[in-house]
Amino acid sequence: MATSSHAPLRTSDQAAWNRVLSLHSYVERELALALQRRHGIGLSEYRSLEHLHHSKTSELRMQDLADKVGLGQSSVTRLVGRLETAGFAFKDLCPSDKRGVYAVITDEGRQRYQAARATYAEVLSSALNTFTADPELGPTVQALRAIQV
Amino acid sequence: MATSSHAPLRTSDQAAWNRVLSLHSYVERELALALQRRHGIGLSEYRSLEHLHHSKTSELRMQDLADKVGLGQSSVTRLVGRLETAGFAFKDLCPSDKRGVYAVITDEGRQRYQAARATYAEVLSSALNTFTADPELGPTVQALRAIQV
DNA sequence: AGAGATTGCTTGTACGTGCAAGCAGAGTGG
DNA sequence: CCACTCTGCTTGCACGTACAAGCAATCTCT
Repeated sequence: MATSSHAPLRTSDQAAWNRVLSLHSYVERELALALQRRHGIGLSEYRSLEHLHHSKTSELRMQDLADKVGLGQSSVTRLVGRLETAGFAFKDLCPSDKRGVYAVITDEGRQRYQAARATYAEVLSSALNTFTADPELGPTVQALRAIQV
Repeated sequence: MATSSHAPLRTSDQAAWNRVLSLHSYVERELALALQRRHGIGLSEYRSLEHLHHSKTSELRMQDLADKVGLGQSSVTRLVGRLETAGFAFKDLCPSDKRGVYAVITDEGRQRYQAARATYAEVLSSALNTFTADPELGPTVQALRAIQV
């Protein structure tokens, strides 16, 4: 619950965003905890592996990966470094542009991703279901789920 | 954009959550940047001041504040510490339970909050409007805004 | 062909956060 | 009334991230 007494005078955008924040902090924490405890990887690691796994060529340029996981360049440098020491990915130089670096997923990385995948889906759904009884967040989750693109 | 080629086989919950993640990372970054550059405060500081300002008694227990801003206890200890050195709040012992600590907003804290308030609302709305043309995120923003509680 | 600007990534550094341990005050049962 | 447990907050420590500077490769323009 974010609103207090004293008439906060929020625009509807602020009310909407507060709902997003409440959902986000809870769900992300649940996902991170479950992934770490059941598979030994962090949320960013999981999402990187996901994108790499689904990439046609099993590889992604560092900046592309950064965009996909929503991090900055330097964070991804270190993230892929962690994946590398864990054996889940390695770096490969781009032959046509020697500045460019590809992050490439390994078989071990795929295996770990596939092992974690069910956990992610399951924890996500159950975390979202947590709010179904909430008068404010329940309808929000419902609305998010209903969107078809 | 989170989906790649290769048929990721996502549940609708995952698709919904990916939309939330995209929105969240962009909007929060915009808010944090604007608040820091135009008012010299971080997002957590702003939200703390918001809750303290709207509290009837101008004060909040540490744990209550933690719940409201979505942080852990220790983070709030340090957050209020920062507010204290900035002159925006101070700590006060609870007379009835000497373990308890209140964070109390100062006049200077109120002023800074009120100065930042317009920025927050404005940047939030414009950040959300950024997505109106997006085929996936546009409808999501619309849905979030439409919820009435 | 060469100077200057630009791109793609990495490194130095600082900061905010979480977890777990620590600690004082408050509550509880014999 | 004294141990025991519990509660509320703080401290020690480690980690992930961001920003800015650095650096090498590429591109551009004359």
